[in-house]
Amino acid sequence: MLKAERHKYIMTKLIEDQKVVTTDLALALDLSEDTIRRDLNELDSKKLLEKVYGGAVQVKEKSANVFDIAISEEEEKKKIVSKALSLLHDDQVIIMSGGSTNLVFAKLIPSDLKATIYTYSLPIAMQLSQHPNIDLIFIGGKMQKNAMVTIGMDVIQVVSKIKADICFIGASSINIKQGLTEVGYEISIVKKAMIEASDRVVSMFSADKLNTKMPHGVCELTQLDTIVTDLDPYDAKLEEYRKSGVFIL
Amino acid sequence: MLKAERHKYIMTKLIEDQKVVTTDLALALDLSEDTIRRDLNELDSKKLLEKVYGGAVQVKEKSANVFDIAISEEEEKKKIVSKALSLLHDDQVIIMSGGSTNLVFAKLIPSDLKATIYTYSLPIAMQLSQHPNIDLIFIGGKMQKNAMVTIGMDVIQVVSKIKADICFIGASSINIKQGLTEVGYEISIVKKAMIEASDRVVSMFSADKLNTKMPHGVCELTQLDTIVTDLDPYDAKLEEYRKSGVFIL
DNA sequence: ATAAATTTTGCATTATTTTGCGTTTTTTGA
DNA sequence: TCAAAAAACGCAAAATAATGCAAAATTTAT
Repeated sequence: MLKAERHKYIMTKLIEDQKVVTTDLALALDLSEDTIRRDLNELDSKKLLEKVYGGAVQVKEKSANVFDIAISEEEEKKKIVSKALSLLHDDQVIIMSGGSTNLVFAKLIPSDLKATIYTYSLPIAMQLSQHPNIDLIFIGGKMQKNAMVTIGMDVIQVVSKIKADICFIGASSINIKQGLTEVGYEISIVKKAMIEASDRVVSMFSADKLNTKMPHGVCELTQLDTIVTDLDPYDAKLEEYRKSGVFIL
Repeated sequence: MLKAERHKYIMTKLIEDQKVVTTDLALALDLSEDTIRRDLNELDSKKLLEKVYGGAVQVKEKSANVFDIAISEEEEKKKIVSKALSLLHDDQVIIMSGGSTNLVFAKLIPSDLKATIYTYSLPIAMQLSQHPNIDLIFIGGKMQKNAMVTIGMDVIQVVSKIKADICFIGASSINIKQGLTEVGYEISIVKKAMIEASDRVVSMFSADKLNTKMPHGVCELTQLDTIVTDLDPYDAKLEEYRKSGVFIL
C-alpha cells in the first residue's frame, strides 16, 4: 500500500468519523503504529488534520472572523486618545476619519455623550452604533477594502456640505515643513474636505509618525488646531511643533 | 475516546444546557471525575468556559466586542442561501439589503465572483470587503443602530438611481395576500426602492416567516421573482406561493 | 539490469502524557 | 460550626509519542 493511498484513506476516515485513532488505523491498515504516527505528523504539518494524543481530529476551520479587527498596540493608543476625550462636548457635530487610533477613540467615547458623528469608516461606524446617544451618519461611497473606508467623489460631496464643530483626523505622517501627508491620494482629498468642513481640527497619532513624510499632502501644520500624541506636551521632540502654534495635548 | 472529542462534547453540552456538571459528565463519558475536572481546568485556562464549584458555565461573553455578530441558526441559514448562489454571475450589479440571512449569504459568495454590490448594511459591507473581486459600494445615510443599517432619504435617493440586475431582500414577513411586509416603515420604503431598481428580485427567508404579517407593506408577491426557503420547492406549504407565479428555489 | 542512493518501515528504548486512586484541603449549605 | 460534596495534590500505572537505528523497499543512475 502506497503512502499516498494511506493518506487518502486516513483523510476519508477522518471525514467519516470526525476523528481517527492511531491504534485503529494501525490495525486496519496492518502497519505499525509508528508508521501511522509518521503519516499523521506529515498530514498535520500540511495542516490537513490536527494530531492529538491518541490520534487526530479535523482541523477546526479558523472562523476567520472578518469582524474582529486587530489593533496594534491598543493600550498605547488608548493612552493617546483618552487625552482627547476632553475635547468632546454634548451637541457637537463631529467628523471622524478612519484608522485604528480613531477606532480606539470611538471605543472610549463616553456612552452619555450626545452628539452627531459623521464617519466613512466601517469599523468606527460599527463601534459607534453601540452608543445610544449618538446620532450616527455614515458617509457612503465606493469602499476601499483594505482600510474599510469609503472614498471618492461621493464622500467628498457629502463631507463638503457638513458644518462640523470638530474633526478627528488620523495621520499617516506629519512633519514641520509639509504638515500632514498621506499614502493614498484619495484619502488625502477626503481629509482636506474634512478640514474645510470643521471649525476645529484635531489629529491624533503616536510619536513615531513625527517627522515622516508621504506622497500626498493634506494640510499645513497651521491648519491643525490640536495634535495629540503619546508624548508629554512639553517633550523636546515636539518643540518645533509647539512653535508653529498648534495646540498640543 | 480522544481528549479532543471529550472537549468538543463538553463544549456542545455547555452550549445546549448553559452549564455542565462534573458528576454528570463523568457518568456520561464513563470517566473519573478527576479527568473531567482536568478537562474543565484546561478549557477554563483557554477561556472557553468558566469553571465553578460542581462543574462549569459559559464564559460571560464579553459583549465588549461589537464586531462579532451573533447569527442565530447559522447552519440553517447556510442551507437556505447556498441554494441562491446559482443566481450569481460575473459582472452583475447587485443590491443587498440587511439581515442575518443576507449576511450569511455574503459570507458564502465565492471569492472569484466579479460583481458590483451595493449595500446599506454595515456587517454585510464588512464581510464583502474581504472579497477581492467585488466592487463594493456602501450606501450612506443615518444609521439605524440596532440593525446596523442606514436608512432614510439619503439611502432612497442613492438606491433609486441604481440600475441593478438583481437584488436580495431579507424578509421580516411574507404572506399570500399582502406579500412582503416589514416592521419598520423606513426599511419598507428602502426595500420598495430596491425592488424598483432591480431587474430581478430575490427574497430569502426561513419557512417560519411564511404566512406572517407586519405593519408596513413592501411589495406584492407578484413583484418577487424568486423566493428561497429551507423547504423543498415542492413542499405543500409553498403550494399557494407556487401558484402565484413566483419562482421557488 | 544492476548497483548505489534514498526513502520507508518496524523495532527497541526512552520520554512524555494521560488517567485513576488515596489523601488532604477547600467550598457549600444547613 | 459542622458535615457532606467537590476540588486539589501527589503519585504510580498505563498508554502514547519521540528518537535512534538497522533492515527492507523503492527509486535513481549508470
